[in-house]
Amino acid sequence: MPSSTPRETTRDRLRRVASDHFGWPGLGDDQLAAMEGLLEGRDVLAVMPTGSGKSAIYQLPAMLLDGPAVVVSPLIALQRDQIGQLDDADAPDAVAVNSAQRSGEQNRAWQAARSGEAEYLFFAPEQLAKEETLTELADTHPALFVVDEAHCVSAWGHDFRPDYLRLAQAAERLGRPPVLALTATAGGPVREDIVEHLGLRDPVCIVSGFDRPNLFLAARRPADEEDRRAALVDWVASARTPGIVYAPTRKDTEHYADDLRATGLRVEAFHAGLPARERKRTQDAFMAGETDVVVATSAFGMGIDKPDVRFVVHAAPPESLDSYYQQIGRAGRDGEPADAVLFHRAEDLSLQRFLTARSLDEGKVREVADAVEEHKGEAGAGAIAGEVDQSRRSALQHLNLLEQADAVRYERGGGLSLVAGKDVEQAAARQFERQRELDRTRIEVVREYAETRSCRRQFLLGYFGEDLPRPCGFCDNCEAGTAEEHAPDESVRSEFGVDTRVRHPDWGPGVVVNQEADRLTVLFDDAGYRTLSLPAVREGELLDRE
DNA sequence: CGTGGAGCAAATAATTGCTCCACGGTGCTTTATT
Repeated sequence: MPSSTPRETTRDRLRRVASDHFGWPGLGDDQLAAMEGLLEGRDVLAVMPTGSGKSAIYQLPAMLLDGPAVVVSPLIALQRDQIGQLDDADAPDAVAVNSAQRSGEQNRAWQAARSGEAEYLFFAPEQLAKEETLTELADTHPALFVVDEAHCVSAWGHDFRPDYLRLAQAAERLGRPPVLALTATAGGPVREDIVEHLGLRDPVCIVSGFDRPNLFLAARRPADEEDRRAALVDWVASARTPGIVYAPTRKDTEHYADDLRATGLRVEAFHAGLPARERKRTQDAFMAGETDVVVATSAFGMGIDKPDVRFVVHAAPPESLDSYYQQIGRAGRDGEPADAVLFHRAEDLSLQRFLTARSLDEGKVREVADAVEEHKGEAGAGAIAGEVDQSRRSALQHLNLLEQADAVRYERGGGLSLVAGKDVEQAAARQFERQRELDRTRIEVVREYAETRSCRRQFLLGYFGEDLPRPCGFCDNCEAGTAEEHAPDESVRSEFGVDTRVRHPDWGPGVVVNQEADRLTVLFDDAGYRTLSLPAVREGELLDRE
């Protein structure tokens, strides 16, 4: 070893800062690789499990670089948590700017940002849609642009929180520092969404393994609603706690909470319709071990990093395996065995179909396109949204759609303009249809997972592009012996293994995400997820390997 | 698309059964009133 090297290497320096300022004994290779990428000015996409030190990836480089890190975080509560952690360390100051603050507090935050005293600046994406915020922020010359929980770009950007699709433009306005995207869960299309919509340029991609071998995966199919209620309550009543039950609707959370309370457990319901104070109390009590079971809608979970959660039970499936994996990932973080049980009935999927079935109003698309045209590259998204006779959300959705369809372009100067010679309604409709197809087929994959008789872990990991060569031995199907029976034989594995690129005559190019003895599931670039019968594929020579 | 809760009728006092229809998830921000 050249111990006489006069200069400290980048890795040494990062390790020293980690230990001196944060008290971390060491850094993992994934963390170091990501940090080095940023320090070299590269964009980075890091998909790593919660608890593996994702935040460190920006916290350390921000100290070494000249200028603050702008951190985009989806929830104000999450921003508070992060700032609290930084306050506890011997790290530079962290501040947030959001609507929950009094004006005095907000002024102080800006003051700290301007003076360079604060090194970490937290914002929700909606804040970064405001012209004043961007102008002010640009003056601080940010050294990093960080998007935490970056799967939100894909999960929420297309409809619920359209500002998530406009972050690339915000980064441009801030001088386009290196962009870091962080998430624990991102399958193929989610990763593509992140790269595309954050405008990542040839990013360093760090994807650590998805497998959580201590989670026992299982599914149950009750005969009817009554049976479901009884079976779920029985299951939870005899399980080790603490645990989380996910229910599809707010009302369901209250019902299950009542039923479970009757068994003597300490149970709370949680959903977005409850007063903020009550939600906070429920969450704090769960974290403190004073509550055995939280019955919640999908509102519960982000920022819940409790090591000893012993089960996550779904009363009904969510809309995608992405969400499912995200939610069950909250169990067993201490590495001890934990259960992930999915109760499902065929009827459940209609609710998810309803919730994802949006329709496109071409008149509104036209209106947004006209507004863009009228300003000839002078107006930004905010101005356009303020001008049309639509809600802000609706206007941004249509604008995003037009941009994705290459019918509207963002100019360097900050304005939007129409691309000549495009049929805007048609372009938007095509883009919209493609997204809806993906949503629809995603739901079908949830059904496949629920109903599969092969190894659930192979199914789940394949969905995220990871090949598990053998049945896992730690799911209900492996225990029942059906996984072995349904496992694909060696010839299928070698011909159409997980992650193999293929082409279908109707659906075009795609990639294999699951294989069983008699069927394949393929994610097609344009047609979403499709399951094909293997004999049919063989007979009709339907798939060509690419 | 499916479910559950409301509303009502029938049967007869406190329930049961039927039809109908509303409802169904996720958060930020901003602004006008208490």
